[in-house]
Amino acid sequence: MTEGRGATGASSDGTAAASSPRGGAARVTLRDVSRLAGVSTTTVSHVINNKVGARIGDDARRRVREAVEALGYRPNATAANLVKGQSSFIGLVADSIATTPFAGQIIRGAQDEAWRLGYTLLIANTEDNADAEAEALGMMLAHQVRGILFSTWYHREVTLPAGLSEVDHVLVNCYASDGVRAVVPDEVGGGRAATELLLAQGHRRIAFLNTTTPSPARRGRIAGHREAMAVAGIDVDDELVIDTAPDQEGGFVAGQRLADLGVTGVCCHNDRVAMGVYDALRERGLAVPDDVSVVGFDNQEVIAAHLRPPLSTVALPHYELGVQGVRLLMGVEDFPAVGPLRVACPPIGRSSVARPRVGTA
Amino acid sequence: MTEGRGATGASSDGTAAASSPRGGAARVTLRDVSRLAGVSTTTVSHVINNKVGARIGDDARRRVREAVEALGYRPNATAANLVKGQSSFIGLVADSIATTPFAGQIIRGAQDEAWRLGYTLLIANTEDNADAEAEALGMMLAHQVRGILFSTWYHREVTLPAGLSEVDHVLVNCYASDGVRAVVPDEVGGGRAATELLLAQGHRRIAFLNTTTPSPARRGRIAGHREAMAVAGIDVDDELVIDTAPDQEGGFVAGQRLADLGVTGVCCHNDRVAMGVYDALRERGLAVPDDVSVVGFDNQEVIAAHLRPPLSTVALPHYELGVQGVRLLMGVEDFPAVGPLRVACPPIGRSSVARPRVGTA
DNA sequence: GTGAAAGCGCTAACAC
DNA sequence: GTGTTAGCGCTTTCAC
Repeated sequence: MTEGRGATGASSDGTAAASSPRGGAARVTLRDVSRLAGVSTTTVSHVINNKVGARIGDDARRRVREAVEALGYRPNATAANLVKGQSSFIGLVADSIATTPFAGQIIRGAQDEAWRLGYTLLIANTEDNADAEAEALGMMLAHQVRGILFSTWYHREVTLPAGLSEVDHVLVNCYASDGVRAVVPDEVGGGRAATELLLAQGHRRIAFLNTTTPSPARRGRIAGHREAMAVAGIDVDDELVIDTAPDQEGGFVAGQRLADLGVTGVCCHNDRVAMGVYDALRERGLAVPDDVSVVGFDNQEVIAAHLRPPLSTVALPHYELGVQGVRLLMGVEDFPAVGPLRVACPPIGRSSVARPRVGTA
Repeated sequence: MTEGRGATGASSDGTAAASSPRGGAARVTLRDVSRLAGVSTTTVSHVINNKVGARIGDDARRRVREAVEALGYRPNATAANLVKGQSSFIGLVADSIATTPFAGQIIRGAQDEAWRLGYTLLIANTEDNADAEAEALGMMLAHQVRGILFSTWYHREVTLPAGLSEVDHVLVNCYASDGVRAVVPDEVGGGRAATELLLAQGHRRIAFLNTTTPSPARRGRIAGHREAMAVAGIDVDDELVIDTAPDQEGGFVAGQRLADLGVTGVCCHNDRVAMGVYDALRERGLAVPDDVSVVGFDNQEVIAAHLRPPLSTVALPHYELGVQGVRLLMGVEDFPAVGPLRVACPPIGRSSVARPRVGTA
């Protein structure tokens, strides 16, 4: 304890800051500050952390502040976390972060809210690979995260990686069979909203282009559609519920059949499908929205806002999902008694819906 | 040092794991492992970290492994980092993470490479707000990051936040006036590549739709265009270099003028402009690529790959930018003697370029 | 080959 | 109001 301080101890002569051109942060410690300020480390710790209930004299407080300034002191979170046995990290493991803007929005929402609550997000991108998941989890656990958000870029069921159970967690945009806490979009409500966009303008003969992929979206949106139609007192003509691939090509193919079906409006599984429908309709000489009104889903900005005409659609609440995820995790928000927390999918009106040419209302 | 261990020492009776239902990771420490294995903490540390040159007996090694397994021990990175004075974090501060897929790709590239090198990315989203930047920096510095990547979602000049200089850093997709290390896309090369896509098919009368926004992209791409034209022995007709807003609307407006200019091909500032050009051309009864060949820029997947016909374009190397950013930061890669590191923008051939109808070559 | 012991920089009792 | 002190869990000389 008396010798062997050569290595690092030597740095405490007051002006070690910025001396190491590359590598870590400043090497000024809280101890250096306490010395300069002529107070104990406890006092410094208290003023730095704005500890409430710590009675510190105005003078001491000022001297500490000045010393911090003079030395360019930066607290070492590592040391603080070690003592507290807890970090201020929240882990977010995502199956994708750039494939679509969706995952990005979840991350952004989670980040903003975490930040607001004083936490930092530790993000890991697994590309849905189990090894990466395990490694990411290990890393997060090693860093003493407060909890973990497990998210997917599209709404689906997942199997949880082992190890997730070692820590508090909530699923975002996905769910697991058993009672694992989760936040997901309200697909049924979304399907209802999409349909209502058309219903409100007086449409009654409405096609519904569903995806061929089994998923909560496939099941939920059509259910919402049927609900809305029922409320409007319209029988759903099953001929108008068409399964098609959830992309432009699928929309194009299904769109070609629309002209012969005598519909005045169509709900598409997503914006890309709507984009294909636009193309198909145009080829048949039909105008949107004058001949056929079109509603998308997802509110994928780059498509929806810039199609000609701009597409009315229903937004997936990714940002909100991220926000709620951390609120739930941190206990700021409460879970419903049963099932996942469902977040509303708000309708976004643009210009692809008009009153039907031949009034049918 | 002989007493006072009551507080926490009590937890080490062997089976403290998983006792705290929520909150941190397991409370099993390396010390618990050493006791179970009947070795010293030093030995445990060595085998856990696969310390090379540490001579550990096969038997001891095995016993440690078993103890780790039995106890479900997880190393505490916080403690390790404290001792080492360095974390295995690399900070990435981005001005956006979800506005476009661009930022996401940078993050993904950086993440993948960091992971490969044994580091974890600490990501902060500042939305270009100075306060958020300062806070993010402080947080990263507090966590003893090894270095910081400062990135922007579009290529531009930035002013560095104070504090960045306290730590090793490199700019990604942006640059600062002085000699700050940076990685950026090679805009000139990209402009050349876009033009060559057309030149290679025999086009000679080529329009260039430039953005109205001053930027490296605006300056670089046209320069590359001129270079390529010069190499092909073609004088650039300045009437064919048109400034227009860098979005669909801008492309639509400029696209309408194209028909009267007698061009057979057009280079667009980006894919959204190309999208607008498609619309304008179609309105004038012109087909892509039969009447006019179109080349975009950005390779914004959701647009480029799904326009009808799919758009030939030039990709912005965001993923690669992220990768190179961490390689440069970590010294795995060397910087050019002068200026930023420029990463190539590769051409992506799809179906919007064909030989001109009236051969002009 | 293995272990003892000294801290990394900080927080939190607790004493004064 | 302020200071002393005992560690947080780990790595790392250095001794044997």
